[in-house]
Amino acid sequence: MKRFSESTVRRLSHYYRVLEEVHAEGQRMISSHLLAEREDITSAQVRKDLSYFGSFGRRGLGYNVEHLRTEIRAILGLDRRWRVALVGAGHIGAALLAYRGFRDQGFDVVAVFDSSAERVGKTLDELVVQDISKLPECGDIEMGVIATPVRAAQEVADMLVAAGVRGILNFAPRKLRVPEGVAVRTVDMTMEFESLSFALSQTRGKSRRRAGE
Amino acid sequence: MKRFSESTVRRLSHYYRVLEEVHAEGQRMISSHLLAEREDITSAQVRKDLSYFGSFGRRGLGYNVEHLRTEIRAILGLDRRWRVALVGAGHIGAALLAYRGFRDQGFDVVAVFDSSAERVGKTLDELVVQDISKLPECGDIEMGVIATPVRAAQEVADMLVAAGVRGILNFAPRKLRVPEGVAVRTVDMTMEFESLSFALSQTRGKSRRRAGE
DNA sequence: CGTTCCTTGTGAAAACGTTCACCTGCGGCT
DNA sequence: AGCCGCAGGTGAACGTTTTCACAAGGAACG
Ligand SMILES: NC(=O)c1ccc[n+]([C@@H]2O[C@H](COP(=O)([O-])OP(=O)(O)OC[C@H]3O[C@@H](n4cnc5c(N)ncnc54)[C@H](O)[C@@H]3O)[C@@H](O)[C@H]2O)c1
Ligand SMILES: NC(=O)c1ccc[n+]([C@@H]2O[C@H](COP(=O)([O-])OP(=O)(O)OC[C@H]3O[C@@H](n4cnc5c(N)ncnc54)[C@H](O)[C@@H]3O)[C@@H](O)[C@H]2O)c1
Repeated sequence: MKRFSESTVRRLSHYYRVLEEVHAEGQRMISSHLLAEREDITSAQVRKDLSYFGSFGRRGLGYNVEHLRTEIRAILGLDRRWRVALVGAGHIGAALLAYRGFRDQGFDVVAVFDSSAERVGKTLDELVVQDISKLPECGDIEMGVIATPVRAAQEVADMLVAAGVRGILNFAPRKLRVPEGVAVRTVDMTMEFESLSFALSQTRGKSRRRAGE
Repeated sequence: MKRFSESTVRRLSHYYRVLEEVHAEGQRMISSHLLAEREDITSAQVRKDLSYFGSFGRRGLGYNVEHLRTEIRAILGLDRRWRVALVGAGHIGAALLAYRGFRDQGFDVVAVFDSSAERVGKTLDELVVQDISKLPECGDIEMGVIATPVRAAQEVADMLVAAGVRGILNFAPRKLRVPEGVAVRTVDMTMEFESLSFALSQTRGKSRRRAGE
């Protein structure tokens, strides 16, 4: 089966977001140029990305907003709902639970687990926090979110995999070892800070260029 | 001035983290192979990455852990402290404030801003939440974190830039327009979910090679 | 001192991703 | 209808990143 680059998939998400906006504004058609403009992408890149998956546009006209939106939904797997388990009901976990954006895109957090006696049993955003030992029994879950301290992350990942999860969103700053067929995306905020720190260190002392937009 | 790829910088962060671990374990030397092993990188990649910045190893021996650690600290700009302003004292903002990891790496959140009357004046993690209108007056800040709703993100970015910030960590799912010389890193969790959703949709049924990243 | 076993640093090659350039198809206009 | 301008699709060119392969440096040891 063909593989698609991670960057292409990321950009599909961008396009999808732009399409949602444009759709809300009532636009019927959109050109690759306009689709590119809102984010920082060239029109050729847009066309190339979309061409990997099919021919969705019409020459001379551009893309039908509603149609392309539907197509990208299907490509990204957003034409269904996903059952997500959250492990670690701490600061990050609570913030994620409170966020409505995930549900809006089809990601339903249906179970929350923690190991701390203080948290287990409490209700958080309409979900009762369960003990982590109950994870294996929690039915049909497709994705897991790891929001535990780094030392527990690998163990939790193993449990999630054992429970049948094939996609993990990991907030612990650590590479997780998972079997083939399980996808992991790690969000590492410290690394983002370090990347900024590097960028700022590099430009230090450089002549201040005018703010050319 | 020479430019370095974003991926190289990311990996430097990885190496740095491994070095911290290995240092704590008391190891004196480490080979590129061992340095690579803990994350999912080849030893050639490690050597290539490091070679962009200098010759830090010794043939036949590997790298001195303490020395390489110091060098990478300097390269990433972690041999100093950074003053960070946080804008948006909501769910994500509160979670970030509570996190000690940033301070440990030299990132000090020294001011918190919000626009809501409910939040302004409250104390959060030893910092008094200030009204956003006070942002321009808040001394010497190098980085900003945007944890506001998406509709406020661009405006806040403009204010941060006006206040002299040259690095922005953005949690709002939106591309920010900033002048040249200002670095932005956007953490978009919905996009990560969508990336997982895509990966799972692709591998549906058939088991294929796609281990964790 | 020579041999052996490591491991780095780095050109060169390969793989990968992005941009270019152009052909084709479509609607509108005269 | 015929022409024009617009815009998608796509092979080829280009640039960047990763991998390969190996020469050279270094330590240990008899
Ligand atoms: N809070 C942040 O802003 C932030 C920033 C960057 C990275 N992170 C990372 O995110 C993760 C979570 O951070 P946080 O601030 O929410 O931490 P936290 O301490 O607030 O929450 C962690 C939760 O995980 C629970 N837990 C511990 N072991 C567990 C186990 N084995 N099974 C189930 N639950 C378990 C704890 O009881 C706690 O409720 C950490 O790995 C941290 O490094 C957090
Ligand atoms: N919470 C999550 O898990 C999560 C996940 C993904 C993305 N995000 C994004 O992160 C951002 C923050 O999310 P949140 O859940 O923390 O939201 P939140 O509503 O809890 O907090 C937002 C805060 O920003 C403040 N604010 C609004 N306008 C402001 C302005 N102009 N200046 C200063 N402060 C202002 C509000 O008063 C509020 O306190 C949003 O853009 C959201 O899309 C959050």
